[in-house]
Amino acid sequence: MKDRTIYTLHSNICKALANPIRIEIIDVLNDKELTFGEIQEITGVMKSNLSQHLSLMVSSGILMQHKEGLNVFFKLSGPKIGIACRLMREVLIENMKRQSDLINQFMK
Amino acid sequence: MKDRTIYTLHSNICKALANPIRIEIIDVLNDKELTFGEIQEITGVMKSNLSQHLSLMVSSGILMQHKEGLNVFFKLSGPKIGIACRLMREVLIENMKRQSDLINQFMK
DNA sequence: TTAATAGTTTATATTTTTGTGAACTAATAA
DNA sequence: TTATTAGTTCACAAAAATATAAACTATTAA
Repeated sequence: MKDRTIYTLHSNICKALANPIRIEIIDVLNDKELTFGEIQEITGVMKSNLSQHLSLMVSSGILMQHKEGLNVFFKLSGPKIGIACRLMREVLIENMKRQSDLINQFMK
Repeated sequence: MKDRTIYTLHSNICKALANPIRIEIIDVLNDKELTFGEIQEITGVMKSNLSQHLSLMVSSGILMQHKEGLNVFFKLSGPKIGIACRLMREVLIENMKRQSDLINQFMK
């Protein structure tokens, strides 16, 4: 029987991106490290909820965190996440373009 | 107020990858077009369930489909999905490596 | 026209994800 | 030592995702 463990592990990485708040977090952490409080201010998400999202992202390995005094800093664990994320955004843009082309066909 | 529509749309693309069966589908469609029946045989997923997964992937724009006689063919709607997907896999491998390095530290 | 094949749709049950508020913990400051 | 700040954890409700089975549709073949 075929082992599909890799697909589950792989999909767990994808799940870590599969939420609007988490996409925004990836976006804002793209080029810089930010504290919990800064991320909260930018996203406007309630702290308990934000903490859950961040902890999911850390445990799935796409973010790293470290504490300095009272502040917890978060950053992307590597550059590939940002790149993959930007590719997905391009896929989205391509899809929207296809859609609009299709609509224009009908309107013509 | 900030418009976060793009994050929702972007996360919808990511959601289309956020499932082990769908990752396997992306994987097998990487370099070729396949019929529903072929995908079913490879994945071993029940037809009604497979149809739901494929239809989600088509409506999110990551797959395209066309019918020929009794068969429905599926393919990736572009190369970027495959590339993004491979990047995610690399992220996974990096994460696993980090984990194992950490464990080795403790064992030493 | 009837049957067979290939796939879709629908209803439903189960599981997973998400958001909220309250209680909690850790580090610093008074 | 007590209060404050910064964040986490927990319990729970609501929403979304998933799997299954049965009924359905479309195309081709007999």
